[in-house]
Amino acid sequence: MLNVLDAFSEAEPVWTVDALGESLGLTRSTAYRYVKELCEAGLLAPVGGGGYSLGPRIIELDRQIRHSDPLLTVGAEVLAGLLPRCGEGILFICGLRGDAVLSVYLAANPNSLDISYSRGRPMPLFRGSASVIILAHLPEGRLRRLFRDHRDAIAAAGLGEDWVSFRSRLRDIRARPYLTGRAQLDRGVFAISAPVFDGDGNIFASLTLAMPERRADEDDVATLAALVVEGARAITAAVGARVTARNETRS
Amino acid sequence: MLNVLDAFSEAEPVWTVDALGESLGLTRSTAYRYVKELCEAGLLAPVGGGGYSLGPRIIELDRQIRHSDPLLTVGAEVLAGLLPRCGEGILFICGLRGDAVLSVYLAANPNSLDISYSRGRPMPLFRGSASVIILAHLPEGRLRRLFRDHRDAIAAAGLGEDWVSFRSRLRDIRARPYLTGRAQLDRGVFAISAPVFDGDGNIFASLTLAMPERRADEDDVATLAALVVEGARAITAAVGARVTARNETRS
DNA sequence: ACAAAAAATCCCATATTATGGGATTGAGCG
DNA sequence: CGCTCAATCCCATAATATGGGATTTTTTGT
Repeated sequence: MLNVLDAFSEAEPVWTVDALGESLGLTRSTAYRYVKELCEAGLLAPVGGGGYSLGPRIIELDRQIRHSDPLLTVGAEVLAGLLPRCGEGILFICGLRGDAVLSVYLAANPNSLDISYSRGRPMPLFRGSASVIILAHLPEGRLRRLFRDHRDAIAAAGLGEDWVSFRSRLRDIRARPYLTGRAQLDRGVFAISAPVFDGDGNIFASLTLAMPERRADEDDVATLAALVVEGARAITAAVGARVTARNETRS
Repeated sequence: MLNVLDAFSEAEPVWTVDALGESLGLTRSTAYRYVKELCEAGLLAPVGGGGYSLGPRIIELDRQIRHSDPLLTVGAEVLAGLLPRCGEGILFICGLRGDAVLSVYLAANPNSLDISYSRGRPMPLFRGSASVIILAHLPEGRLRRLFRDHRDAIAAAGLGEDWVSFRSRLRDIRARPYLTGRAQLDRGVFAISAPVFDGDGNIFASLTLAMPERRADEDDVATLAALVVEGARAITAAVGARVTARNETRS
């Protein structure tokens, strides 16, 4: 039933019940029943003329996530302070949520690049510095599972053909304080990413500076990278402090 | 199964499966199954230590809504132009989604009020000028249903004890270009709302200026209201133009 | 205000599938 | 390496989702 939600894309944000049923191979009755249930949960909503679109509950739930996500509160402050020192480009934080990486907050200088980086953009797990820097810091057990389930995607991304080379590749990345990527996700874009950890030292996000490719040649990458690393450390520290404070309040 | 999502609140954003099962009266097996399914859909995600929170799919879906919602693209421009002329306070757009009204976009002067108005805040349908101005412009059939299903809430909000008085109350509101409300949702807040229509002349949103209550006495409300009405009309016009353009492209 | 079209709900016998209690496997931690 | 907590597996039974079509409600056009 939940895969009904998959039908709603940016290209096709509105569906009629009949079209949905046809597209998903459901009978009329079932399609109506699913849509009704999803509407009752607020995940879908009628928009007039028999059309349905994604519903208000999603917006509300996202708000809840935003309000209880330490990455946002902390990240907004850090990024605001960092952005002016970074020059042209955008700063964004990607979070690890389950086995998905997506951007959760960004700060942009006006006219920078395009809007595709906005909150909620899903990142492929194995491509782009923002994801890979997170990958490199995951615990071994988790990496094993990921390699087993996604070996094709990993090979295609050039991260290794077998478990041993995959692991050593990631170890090399982990040894460095930041990772760069050139046009891995968007052409013409150069990116620098650094890892963000939670209070227990587990990886759970990354901070990335994305900028026009030419800046990689014109400016000093090491200097910019130092800013990104500094920002990531600031977020790590602030999140750690926040979680510690909360735990102490509870006990 | 979907009511599992209801358990996740700002106060309790992380649950263990066992706690969820207990809270919702599910057996161990069922709780684990539900959580697993919701995780597969991305609506929940594990956060370590047996905890689960709302998942990445919600963030992604909200992005999809934002990117395909004409209210946002158009509203952002209009509000940016309007805000400087409004003085202290915040401007926000509330959308009608199914039978729910919630804020979908806002623009705030720094230090204004609090953050509770941010995107996704649900508004009670029968209280607050932002909701009521929408209510007043709904077609009669829809109002009938609402009155039947929510007569208590309507009476409690002072909108009428019976169908006739409810209808005439709304007709009076509809006859005016804007509606004001004092401390209806938040104490100390005075609000001015105007209706926003889609290309076919149906109500589907409202524009509201919320400000400290004292401004209602110190400043000229009519002047401020004119600004809000002007903004709402601008959004209506821009949305209409946009939808028209899309339809012509299709045909 | 009325008729025609579209949208959504209702109905119910049948088969599919969810349920739950407990045992088992698998991770993470010291 | 052993311990604890988390999560999956298993399967007989009961519960409930399914689908095809008629019916009702709502919307649209005149």
